[in-house]
Amino acid sequence: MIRLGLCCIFREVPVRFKQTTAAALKKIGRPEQLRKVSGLCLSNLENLLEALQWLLQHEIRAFRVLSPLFPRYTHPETAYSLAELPQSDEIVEAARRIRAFSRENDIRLSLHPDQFNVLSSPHRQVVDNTCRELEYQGLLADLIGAEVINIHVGGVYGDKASALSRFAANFARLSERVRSRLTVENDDLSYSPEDLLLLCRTLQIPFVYDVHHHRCLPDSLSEQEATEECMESWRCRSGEPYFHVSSPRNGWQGGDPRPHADFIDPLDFPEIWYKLQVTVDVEAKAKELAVLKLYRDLQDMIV
DNA sequence: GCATGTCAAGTTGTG
DNA sequence: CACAACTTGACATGC
Repeated sequence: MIRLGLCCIFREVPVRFKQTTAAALKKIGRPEQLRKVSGLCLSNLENLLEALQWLLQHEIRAFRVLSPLFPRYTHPETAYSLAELPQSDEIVEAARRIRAFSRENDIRLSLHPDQFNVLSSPHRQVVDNTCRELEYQGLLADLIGAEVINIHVGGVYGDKASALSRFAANFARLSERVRSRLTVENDDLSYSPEDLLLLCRTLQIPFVYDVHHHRCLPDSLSEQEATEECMESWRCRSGEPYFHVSSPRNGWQGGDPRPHADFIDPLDFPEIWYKLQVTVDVEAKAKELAVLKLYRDLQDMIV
């Protein structure tokens, strides 16, 4: 049966993740900085466990963890290591509980680093920052037991083939714990599914198929073909394939289709996915309400 | 309290 | 040239 996934946050369930800014941290001394982020890290992990408990009760078995779970971890002026934090033991223990809980209850965890992670960039500084951020995500993935770190290829810079070559070359710089989790997703502006197939085969990494992006940026592949390519690409990993779905905020005739709607129109959910054993992340503004509604809307079709 | 401006970071396309 | 879009509001400040 289809496994639907929630992305990052809740709309109504009172689980909240906390943040801070580099500007705020720089105003206080180092010991106070470390105390502050320590508390935020621990609070975020405790909230993550509560999130997973709520998901289990509602039979939602996939969750995308938001990137800044450890706030400002890789900022050049505020960076820290877990060992420096006053509550590092409790933090590691809280992460262990999350890892155990998600494994025992078969809840898949994934990470989706932000848009400024660009392995295809011709700018050395951008790639360096990307590697640094991805290594942080690898550490986080190890700690909480996340299977997947999913990113986009990034920019084209006027020459897609060269950009893809740079992506592949920079991929080799990453640690095993990042490479073994990395996946690439088609985007809505530059890289369609067919642009990614050779890259995925060469690097032996899975393709995450976002059908909404494919509808915004179509190519020669049908949705059926892109679905099959996604399924095939995941054979190099043990986990089930990942798909993304969303609906356009203003409809398909209402101008720019890219902004996401509060809920998923069930007609936007591909029929060909109904009987697949895969994970579909629900990218919708109404968050858990949208996942629950989509399950209800599809229940007669996906059993 | 509550309103509002700001928050590290990349790339692309639109108005 | 400013801004929105992209997985996303939440924090920090000033009244």
